[in-house]
Amino acid sequence: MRTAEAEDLTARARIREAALFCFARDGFGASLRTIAQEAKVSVALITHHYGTKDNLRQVCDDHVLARYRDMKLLAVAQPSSVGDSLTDNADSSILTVYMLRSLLAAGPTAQRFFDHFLTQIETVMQASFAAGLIKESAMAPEKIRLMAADTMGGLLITFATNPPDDPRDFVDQAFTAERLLNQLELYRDGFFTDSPVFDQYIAAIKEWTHD
Amino acid sequence: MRTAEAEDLTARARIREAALFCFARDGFGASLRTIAQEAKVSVALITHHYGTKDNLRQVCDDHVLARYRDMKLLAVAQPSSVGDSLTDNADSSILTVYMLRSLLAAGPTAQRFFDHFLTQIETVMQASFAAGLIKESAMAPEKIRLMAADTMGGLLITFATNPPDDPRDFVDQAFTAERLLNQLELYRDGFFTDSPVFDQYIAAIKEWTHD
DNA sequence: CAACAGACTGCACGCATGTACAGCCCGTGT
DNA sequence: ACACGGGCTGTACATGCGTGCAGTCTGTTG
Repeated sequence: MRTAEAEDLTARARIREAALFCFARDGFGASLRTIAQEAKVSVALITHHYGTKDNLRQVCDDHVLARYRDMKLLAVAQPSSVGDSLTDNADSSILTVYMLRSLLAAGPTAQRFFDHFLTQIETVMQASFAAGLIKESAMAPEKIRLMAADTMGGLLITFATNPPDDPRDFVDQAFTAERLLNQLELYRDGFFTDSPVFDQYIAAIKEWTHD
Repeated sequence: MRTAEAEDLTARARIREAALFCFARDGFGASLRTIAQEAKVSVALITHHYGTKDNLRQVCDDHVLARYRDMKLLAVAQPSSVGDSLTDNADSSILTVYMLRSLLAAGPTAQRFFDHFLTQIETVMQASFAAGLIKESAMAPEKIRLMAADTMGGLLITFATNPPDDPRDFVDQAFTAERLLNQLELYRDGFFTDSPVFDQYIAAIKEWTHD
């Protein structure tokens, strides 16, 4: 077993890695034949190891989720390491793109990935709130959920609008300093004034509720 | 020609409407056979009228974009009509879901739809800024783009995370008053404080740029 | 009345896909 | 020495897809 692959990974892991890559690059419509070619194995070996394609995808899902647990997305607690955690290697880019692909697939799996991201965000925000970074008014559960959806969704739009040819390039292209700064400023300052027109607007919505 | 369909639309329009519905419900993987069944015509008639499936989709794209031009998404100028413009009929729900599906498809078409949405948002924000609703610091082009991506993306996440069985139900389920209020409050107040830790965070990002 | 145009259909072809199956190769244990 | 089990492959099959084609029906035109 260990003599066969002098170079790198076992074929089983190589298939998983190839599937991860192809799913991230082409979406989950990627064919088993494409994956097999990427992993340099036959199609039959994939089914031999993983049975069905759905099962292979689920294995990839679990693998990505497990890797995500170790990777810290936002290093709010240690500001100086923010750059490292985002662009350290191409692997994290594939993980991110795979997650975005899962959201684009739009189903129960999308919900699963978003819930995972949400709980991750929640703990980060708890820590940030304790550090005095977050306003108390923003800590309501619905607000946190909304803000997480907006942030993740903004990233999703960025991806869907301009998907990279190679999923390993995405984070370098998406997480520019300019983008981060604008995002932070926007979320610190807000963009609505508290003019009477705004209050009128809110009143109209509340009135609309009572119909 | 006009005697044949006593009931409703011409078959050509019925096909387009069925395609719109099926694409919105099932995504663009929806088969011509499904669309044909929905329109109560044969598959061959679809190709007879529209040639290829890609062409049918492009016709649907153009149709949706044209209808969007007439529909006002956000009635900031007239606060009292906000409820009407969002939930008036099931048609607008299909249009919205179709647009979200186009974004989920992740390609040039996604870019096209988002650009359309962006220009629409821009004019609304110009008007809102003139009315004193928007802070000047938020009117920078990159900020507007970012805010549009976040808002649209939040909606996209809401859809992808919990897609409705019938696309006509989406706006009723997604645009609740509670959600709108939270969104507005979040965008008015922001959620980051301006503590020194925050400034330190921003400084770290700027430093990261100069590597 | 005849001819024509166009809406409309049934059928079949080629293609790509996921999956099942029979069998090969080879390191390992008895 | 020999059987065995698992990694690994080639082939074949059923299915669903988009598309092309021959042909029918019907209202309109000369």
